[in-house]
Amino acid sequence: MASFGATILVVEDEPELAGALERSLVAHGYRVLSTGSGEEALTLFTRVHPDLVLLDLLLPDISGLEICRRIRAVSSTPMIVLSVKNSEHDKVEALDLGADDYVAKPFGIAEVLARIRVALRRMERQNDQAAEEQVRIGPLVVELGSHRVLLNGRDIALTPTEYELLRIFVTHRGKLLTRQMLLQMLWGAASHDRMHSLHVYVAQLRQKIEPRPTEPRLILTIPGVGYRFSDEVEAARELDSPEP
Amino acid sequence: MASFGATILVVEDEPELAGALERSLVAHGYRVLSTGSGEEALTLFTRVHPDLVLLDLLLPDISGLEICRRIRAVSSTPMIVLSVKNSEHDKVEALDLGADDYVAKPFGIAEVLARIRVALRRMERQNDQAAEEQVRIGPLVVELGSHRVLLNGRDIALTPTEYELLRIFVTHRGKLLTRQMLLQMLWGAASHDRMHSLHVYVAQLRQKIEPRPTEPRLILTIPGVGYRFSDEVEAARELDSPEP
DNA sequence: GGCAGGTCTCAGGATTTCCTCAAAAAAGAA
DNA sequence: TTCTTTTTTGAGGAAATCCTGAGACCTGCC
Repeated sequence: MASFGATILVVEDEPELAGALERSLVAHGYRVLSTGSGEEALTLFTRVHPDLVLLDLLLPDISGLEICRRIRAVSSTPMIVLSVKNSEHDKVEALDLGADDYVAKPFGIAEVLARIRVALRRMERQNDQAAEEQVRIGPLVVELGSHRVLLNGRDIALTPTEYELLRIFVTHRGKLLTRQMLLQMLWGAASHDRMHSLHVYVAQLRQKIEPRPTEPRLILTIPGVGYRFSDEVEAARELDSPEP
Repeated sequence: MASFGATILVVEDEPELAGALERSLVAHGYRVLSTGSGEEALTLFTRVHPDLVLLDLLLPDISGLEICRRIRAVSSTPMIVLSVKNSEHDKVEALDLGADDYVAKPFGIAEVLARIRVALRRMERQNDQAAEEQVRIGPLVVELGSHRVLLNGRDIALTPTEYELLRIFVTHRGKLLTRQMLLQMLWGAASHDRMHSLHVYVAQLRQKIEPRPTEPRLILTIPGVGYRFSDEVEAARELDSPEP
């Protein structure tokens, strides 16, 4: 999360430019993921949660604007658009769709780096308020950085999707998460087909982290709407004594 | 704080440009403070705490960069720099000093407006996180964000329709709601068939949130018309003592 | 009082939603 | 490839919710 060592997703189909960007970014201490495909960009985004996205508007498959919208629908990750489309209309459209910045090609790499610093600096300031590398809910500890989950000090093995679901829950604890939102955050598209999968994952997660899975204290069902992860330690207290 | 009606401080010494900016901003619903002097800009800033600053770098007295630094030292208010100095070095310098954006002159006013929207949108989102939506009527608390309803601190379990009905009531508390309106809001079409259902839901809600359901204090029947949800704390006071 | 219109209570069956268990399909690892 | 892990799908059942009916009640009017 820190500005230094931040992960940046580069979405650029021009190999030469992509390579140049990648080299500069790496040289400045960032970790870089790069792709020229819009579909892959969305997949990568939901998988790795980069700290910032550099986005070309002209891609072979999906429009960059569409990517913009899809990402902004589920996340507030900063996005900087790079484009040869330099009409004012294009800029306004991208910015209104959720882009944080718009840099016209050709650009100087130093300027792009500076704008990246601005975006990350702002993020960092914002995160300082709610910075959490580790979340505790009663005897349950989720270490966001290392992908580890502890229950009563013991490691809990979770599959990638289970972990991702738990991460979403604990980072939004106390708030209502509709099934639609969860589908969107887990798989990008809110396809109704996966609704059942979601139910199964919730059940599996309950099996692993709830003391009495049939009587959930942490992942609460809100009938007809979705789920809410309890944010009250009180509700989790009884986790210590599994069975009366 | 709201995006609409936000206060913007314009620091620009070229009278013609300043005037044009001011007119556009006012036309788009912003409140505008304008000055061509750096010193006055700082004074105005500390006095009125604008929501955003538009800043020219070339001013007669202080350098715009100096203003940037001085403002950033005490505040995280978004700043957008406008400048004819378009070398990459100038941009990087201003951005690293705390500016949120850098627009080269000459610029299109639509682009500047879009970038203002981006900055204000971001601010607003940040503020949203802090402000939890929550309605209190005496001992009854409805947390819109988490879909929770508390009575005297205890959770009340409501079915989806009951909750939706309560939500409608509390967001229109004090106002008369005709049965037609309620039918419309609950089920879209104001079909008369469901009138009885509505009555039943009102009754169920009373059972759950009224201390003496037969003597309603919160959901008041307006005979022949509909219902009104009390907005007087007084009316809800007695909730503390369920039975005399 | 008796009646009419509207409102309220209670309860049960129909329906929808959600959960469980388990197996098939897909994706990764060796 | 083969084996293992993970994901997705399926069927059945449990639970919660929704809706409706029958009648009580209440209020104002004749």
